Amino acid sequence: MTGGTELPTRERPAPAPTTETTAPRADAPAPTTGTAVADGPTAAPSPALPEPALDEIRLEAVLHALADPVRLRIVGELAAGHSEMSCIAFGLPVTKSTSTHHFRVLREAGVIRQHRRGTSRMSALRREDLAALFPGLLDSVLAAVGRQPAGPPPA
Amino acid sequence: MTGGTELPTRERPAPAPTTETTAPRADAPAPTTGTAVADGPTAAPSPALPEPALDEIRLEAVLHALADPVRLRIVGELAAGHSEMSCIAFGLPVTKSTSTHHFRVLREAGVIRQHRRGTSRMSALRREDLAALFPGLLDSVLAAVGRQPAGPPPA
DNA sequence: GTCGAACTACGAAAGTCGTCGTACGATGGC
DNA sequence: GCCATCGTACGACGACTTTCGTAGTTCGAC
Repeated sequence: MTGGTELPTRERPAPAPTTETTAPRADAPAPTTGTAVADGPTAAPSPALPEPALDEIRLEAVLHALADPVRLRIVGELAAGHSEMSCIAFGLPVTKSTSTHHFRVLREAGVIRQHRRGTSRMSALRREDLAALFPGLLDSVLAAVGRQPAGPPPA
Repeated sequence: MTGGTELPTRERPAPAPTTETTAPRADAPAPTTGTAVADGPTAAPSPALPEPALDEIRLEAVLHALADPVRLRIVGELAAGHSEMSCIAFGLPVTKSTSTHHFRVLREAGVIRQHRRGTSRMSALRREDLAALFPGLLDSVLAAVGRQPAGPPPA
């Protein structure tokens, strides 16, 4: 079963590279240009957190980001009429550390954008961007989330 | 950041339980009823491989199954006008062992169905089932696969 | 009967992922 | 200035995923 064109091997949906305003994690992708960070002439960190540009968003990374119940919940609530929400507003059943991890996965995949507001981090869906890149994908996922029962299938 | 309703924890998109006709893998989910296995009165294994029933297919498992470049390639080729294909026909750039692993992930998530034909394993998309469960999802993914460049984003 | 081919179970190795606790920084209120 | 709150970096842990090689099963051709 060998031959054919090479596929990307093993680099399981690498999150899109983002532009960093702080020291990146060791495993964070290298920063790139074209980020949507809005900066003044000051050197102070921007309130917007680094996010991938439109052409850096990959289907595998988006699907991987959505293939988790916690992240599906976050995306569902962001879609339910809220233009933006702070992390604490979600009432997630995991610790703050884990929540921060999930928000970062969503942001680095290009599913959400975040900016600071005081001590809070406001998150919003990149609805138009995802609709432009993968028409109908987010709507299908949100429709499915709205009616799928929570939790694993019955024993 | 605690509170709110419990989400399924950690059970990372558990593949839907399937009905087995052979000894399951140690980590395979327990067999369930309602499988689409077509059997005669004989005890011989059925040519159809076990697959989850419609109500056992979970969004997270489907998204997880699709969040991999090898499996996206398989699904893309199955969608490209082929009603069914044998495993060897895909020319995947991984070994037979790994290919078998990927086909099993797709089948257990409910994305494809498989049956034996001689020494071959014929695979087909569960197009109507997925359209019924998650309208527009598969079409969006296939449309995106058709135009997304292969491989990781440029350095 | 043997043989070749397709396919898989099993186990191992390496890497990834989700979880958490701890310690810290940034912000706003006082 | 201190304090409370929000959020995060870091590291650790356990489980999961992807990869492959090996040995085996099943099927069809001869």
